[in-house]
Amino acid sequence: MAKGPPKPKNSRSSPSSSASAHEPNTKLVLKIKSNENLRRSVRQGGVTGQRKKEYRPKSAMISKAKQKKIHKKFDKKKPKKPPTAFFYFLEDFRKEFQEQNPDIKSMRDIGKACGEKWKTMTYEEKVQYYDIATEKRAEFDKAMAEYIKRQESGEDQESEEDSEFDE
DNA sequence: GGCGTGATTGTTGCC
DNA sequence: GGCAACAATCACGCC
Repeated sequence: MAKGPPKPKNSRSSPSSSASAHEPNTKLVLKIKSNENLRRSVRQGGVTGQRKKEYRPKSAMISKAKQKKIHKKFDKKKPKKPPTAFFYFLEDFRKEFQEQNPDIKSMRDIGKACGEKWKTMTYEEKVQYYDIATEKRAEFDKAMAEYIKRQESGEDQESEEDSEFDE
């Protein structure tokens, strides 16, 4: 049983929920919810100019680079989403993969290989990455809470305008 | 020179 | 429950 398929959704309460154990989830949820409002404004066309309710192929999606830029412009001080466990694994995997396959440098290929490898890994192997991701998420929650606080108190408004002028 | 693309999974919130 | 967005990475292509 211990080696059952990893449940992403459950990974929140996963292996070492060192973070969420400190505070009730509801609090965190509420905090992130507020953040989601900011994101939604972007989603609904605030930046992209179109709602993405329709399913579209990845190729048709707005480029991540563009999204990054847009996001940067909107709130430089906003904490970034922490990488997921898979992304931490991807870092390790990429190093190994490039050592073994120096010819393959494309992240497309690495990503594919990493995805396949990830699927073959046991839960125990993934635990360490889930652990890191959980910790980072706890940090992210804290940072986000502070960020929202500042937003509500209006401290960031000036700096945000500043950042826009900065661009 | 600089910017966009692609490929992957996990997480999370809204509808 | 489903969908959409976003997180990192970086060689390569295009303008």
